[in-house]
Amino acid sequence: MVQRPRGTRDFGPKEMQRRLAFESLLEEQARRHGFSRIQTPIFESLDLFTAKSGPGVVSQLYAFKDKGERDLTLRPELTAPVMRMVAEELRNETKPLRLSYFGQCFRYEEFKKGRYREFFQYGVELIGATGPLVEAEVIALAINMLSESGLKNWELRIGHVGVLKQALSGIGLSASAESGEPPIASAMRFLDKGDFKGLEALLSGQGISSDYIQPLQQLSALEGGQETIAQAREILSSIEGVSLEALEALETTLTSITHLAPSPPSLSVNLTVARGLDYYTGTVFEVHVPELGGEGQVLGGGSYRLLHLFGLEDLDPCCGFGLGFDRVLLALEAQAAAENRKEVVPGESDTLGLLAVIPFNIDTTSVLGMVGELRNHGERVELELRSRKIGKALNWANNIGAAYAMVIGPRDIEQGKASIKRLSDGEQVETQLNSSSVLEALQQLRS
RNA sequence: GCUGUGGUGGUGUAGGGGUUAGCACGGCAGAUUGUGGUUCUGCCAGCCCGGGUUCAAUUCCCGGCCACGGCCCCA
Repeated sequence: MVQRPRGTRDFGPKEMQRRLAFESLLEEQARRHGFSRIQTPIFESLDLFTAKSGPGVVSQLYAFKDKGERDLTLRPELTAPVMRMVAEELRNETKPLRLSYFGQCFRYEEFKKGRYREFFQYGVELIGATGPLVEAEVIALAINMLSESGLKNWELRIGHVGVLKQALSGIGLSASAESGEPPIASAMRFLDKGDFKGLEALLSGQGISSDYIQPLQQLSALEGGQETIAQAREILSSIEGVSLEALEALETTLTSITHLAPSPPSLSVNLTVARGLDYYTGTVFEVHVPELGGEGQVLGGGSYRLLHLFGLEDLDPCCGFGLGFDRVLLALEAQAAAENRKEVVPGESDTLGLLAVIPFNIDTTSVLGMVGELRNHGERVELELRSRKIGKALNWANNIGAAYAMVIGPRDIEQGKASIKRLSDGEQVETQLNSSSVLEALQQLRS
């Protein structure tokens, strides 16, 4: 038998209902924050991603040539396509833009728990405005989304790549190099990995005193709540010539968030949240869920510079985040299972009970009109289509999860009435064979 | 890139060098030609693929594929 390709998944009706509920929950939060949904193609020019991430990414892409020999690839992420779209389609729109998106991405790599070759990402980008308030708006949205999803125990870590950068340039490291990696970038990498020996070698190579190692080490070791800012300020003030601008911006962001969003279960400030990417410029943040183990990051984002790649440097930097749709769902499922809770995503189950209409020994076409009208009134109605006998038909109604069943046989047609049965307890209500009477009967059974 | 465990009907499993490959759930049908979730009966449907060892392999060995984990990486 032909199987589904490695690293992909099928989603059955039950699973899809949950996924749709989760998506609309996220969408609703985005909408409340003024974000509008967009969609970009599932494949793009290969250049789009090599421009952003370098030629090395190709090995992890589903890249191919089309019949016109064009180099294309299934998209591995959504930020670059959105930036492309902004440059191509949205230049004339009033700024700032608040865009949200959801869709599948593809990466050719070994898949793990919560990591598939085809995966789903929900994300937002706020484009055309910069600064602590922009970052606070974006992070507040992230917090609201996770909070509304019912996720527990998640940990938000916030940092600002500018703090360490300003410290490093304050002690005399350069942000540019004639060839190879700029000294500041190298130093950031060493700090990120905790490699202080490497840092020491770098400093001495640049003729900079190793006295600075200790405060830098202290800075990168900082981790905690809002009070971390004060500690960082103290350390930075001890180094001559270091700008406090980034730290103050971070502080403003943090304060603003507390007004805009509920407090997350855990929030920590950590100045080494650098996300390893050189296009991040300001506040960076990520969310982990301990239940997921090694693949525990469910959300990540920050302020970044990418639009200059499309000739729109005046719109840089932007701020956004990507949310790992599959991972959050996995975490929610794990938490629900641990608590023996049935509902995984708030509002995932249908509130309106399904009505099974069972024609019995009659010409089914005679009830179609009523079925159609009930559906027009918003009822969920499923018609028995296999001419089952009564007992089997009711069994069928149970199995499909119907809340109510209505058997309509020759006698009912003759008398123009039938009864609707509430399947949970067998309670029955008489009704005429017309939609308004059925609606009343359903109303009665629901109250 | 490294590495651990495993693959038996649609699902969950038992077994084991020669078996009619067992059980449960499920689906379909009947008992029951107008009211269900119980019960009984029947039917449906399976040893991942390739190679090797053997008189004989679903069972043992090797490889592949697939699944689930742990590291590395992660736009």
